[in-house]
Amino acid sequence: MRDDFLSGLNPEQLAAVTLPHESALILAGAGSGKTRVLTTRIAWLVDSGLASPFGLMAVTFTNKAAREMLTRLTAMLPINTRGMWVGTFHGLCNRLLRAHHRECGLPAAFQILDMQDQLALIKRVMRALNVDEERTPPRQVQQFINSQKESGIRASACESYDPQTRRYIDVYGEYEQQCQREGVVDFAELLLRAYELLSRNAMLREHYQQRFRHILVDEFQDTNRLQYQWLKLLGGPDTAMFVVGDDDQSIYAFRGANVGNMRDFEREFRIGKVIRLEQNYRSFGNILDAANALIENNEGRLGKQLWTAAGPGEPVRVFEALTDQDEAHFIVEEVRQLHREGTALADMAVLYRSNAQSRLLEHQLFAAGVPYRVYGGLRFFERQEIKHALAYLRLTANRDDDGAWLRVVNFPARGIGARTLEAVQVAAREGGLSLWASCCSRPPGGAAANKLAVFVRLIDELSAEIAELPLPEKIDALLDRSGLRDYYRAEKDGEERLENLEELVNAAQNFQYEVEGGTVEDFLAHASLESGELQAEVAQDALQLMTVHSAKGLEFDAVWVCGLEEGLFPHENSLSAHDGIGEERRLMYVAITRARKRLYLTLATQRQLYGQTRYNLASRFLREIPEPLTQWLNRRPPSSANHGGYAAPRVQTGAAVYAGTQDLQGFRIGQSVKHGRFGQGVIVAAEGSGDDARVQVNFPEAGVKWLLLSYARLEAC
DNA sequence: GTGTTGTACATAGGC
DNA sequence: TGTACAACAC
Repeated sequence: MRDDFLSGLNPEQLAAVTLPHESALILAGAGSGKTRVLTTRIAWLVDSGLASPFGLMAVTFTNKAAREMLTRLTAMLPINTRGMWVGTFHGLCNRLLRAHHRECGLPAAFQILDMQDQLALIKRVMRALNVDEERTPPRQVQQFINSQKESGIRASACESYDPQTRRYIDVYGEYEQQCQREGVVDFAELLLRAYELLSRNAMLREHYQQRFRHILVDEFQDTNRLQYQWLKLLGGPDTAMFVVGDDDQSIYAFRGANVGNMRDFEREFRIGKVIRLEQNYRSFGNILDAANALIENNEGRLGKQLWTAAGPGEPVRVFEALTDQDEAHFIVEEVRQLHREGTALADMAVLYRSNAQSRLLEHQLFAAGVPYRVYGGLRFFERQEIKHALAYLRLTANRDDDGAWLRVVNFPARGIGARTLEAVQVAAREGGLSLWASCCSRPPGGAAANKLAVFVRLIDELSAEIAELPLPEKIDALLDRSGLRDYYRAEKDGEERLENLEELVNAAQNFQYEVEGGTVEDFLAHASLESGELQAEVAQDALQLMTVHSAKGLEFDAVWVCGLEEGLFPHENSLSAHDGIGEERRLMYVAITRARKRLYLTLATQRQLYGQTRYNLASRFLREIPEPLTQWLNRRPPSSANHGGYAAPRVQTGAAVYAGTQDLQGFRIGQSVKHGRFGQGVIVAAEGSGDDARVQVNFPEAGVKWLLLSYARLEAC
């Protein structure tokens, strides 16, 4: 039995899986069988009686990873994995808070705000405080609040040395109180509350410390400070921490991830020997060598070198296109060719740094009739119709949820306008009440009072009617009673939304199958935490389009990494960030290591971005890949004139310069020129053609000037 | 209350 | 260039 799942492991994997009861750090490279090691470790612990299924906890970052772990465990062990503490940080904290809601001062039916909900609440608070949204953008306040919480700092403990920070803190404080009044928590709050609960309650802490003799953590490089502190609280003197991560794949510093946690862990848990999983089972040698060479350029790595028993395979193909159009065209043609040769579309992926790049690709794929699927974008539970339906459900569970109240009080329209809402909000603020409580105890006068009363009655009756129904029927009834179904039925483009609402009933049905005794609160928490792709995988074979970020953890036979230009990848915004280039390089490392057999790197020297043409230099990352590993498909950009009637490019001042090939009477962008009066300068932009051709020149002494080529006598120099 | 126009904005995105 | 959201008129 045991040999079953231990066979086939390499020596390092085997050593990791069968480690004795002690804390360990596993440095697991891309494609090194990390998930397998993690799940096999759990199976081995349980199978050999070293741990009970309920005496261990496993933490992942995504629900998908948690699900996969549970699925594999179910296949390996003859046990019911239900009830095991396997999940995401947020999911497990939610579980902890539900179980001890009284100890941490939350109502039993507390609701979870997603990012949208949180932003909406922040805006409401800011309006109540009369904070100017121009000078203090709500998004920045949101970031401020979340990063404070991730550092474990409450509003009362914040320090400010300037008026702007003072304003942030004021909003933070009021926001905290408002959340408390409404009985809602945001994502960061789930973690912070769980942390505070354990740090303040010694009995509870010791209970869990004794219970979890093994804690296993996946993707440790992505943990933030608070998550690491929380793990340390849960781990008692007898807990073995089994931590798996890859510092080279840390790509979420921008949202608080702290790679430093790996080094801290190594030190604080006195890890004697780090186990390195360096054998790669995914890619051919050239691809791995390219990745290794690239990442060598980063500083402060823990150090690791991927290798494979497979041969070198094909060279890394590099294609330099003239324009982004040509780049997309090239990719589409190569995809079709590979497809003809027998590679399934689903085994190919085009990766890009930013979402804006997908549009052009989609356009050309559509024109060529190649099926494709774009990842990212609106998730199921983030759709407005779903949010509306869930808001009704939230109100039946918790009347004080102002966000839900505001969302549906006048949707579908009930003649309750902005004036009335303003009055209710003012009254609620004065009385320190929720909107619901306020309009029940001190309703505004006038005709609106009636309409509000109708809404109150609707929610009360709805709650009573569905109280005894099973969850899916609750939602089904609510869709009718609220008028949502009728509304979208009448709407001319409402069909898809109507289908989504039916899908919500299905989702509730499935939820009931999966979670025995799942309550409305459980389902709502599930909806907040699992905003993900709920729709069944589309059966059609389709090319995969996604950002490099969302490709993490995936693999494909053939991968195109496109837009390899300075400013785009590495992204210009990363230049100013601390270790920004380092993180971009890790991102590139992740991109490269997605490919099994064939890797393409493409770039365009001229690209439309936000309606303007930009001229970019080739990405530095291309230079960091050794020549012998690559094959340049077109060393020189094609000088062909097959762009008949092209629009003359317009360039923004300050855009990266590139020697374009367009006819400017012998001049080109980026060229140094001399002018009779203005002296020496550099051409930074061009416009028009023929006699109307103008160039923009940056003269260090005279500034930036537009000059008509036919008049200004420019000299090349 | 709904449809229309106008303006600001545009890295990455898990829970 | 395209979208999202707010302010505006009907």
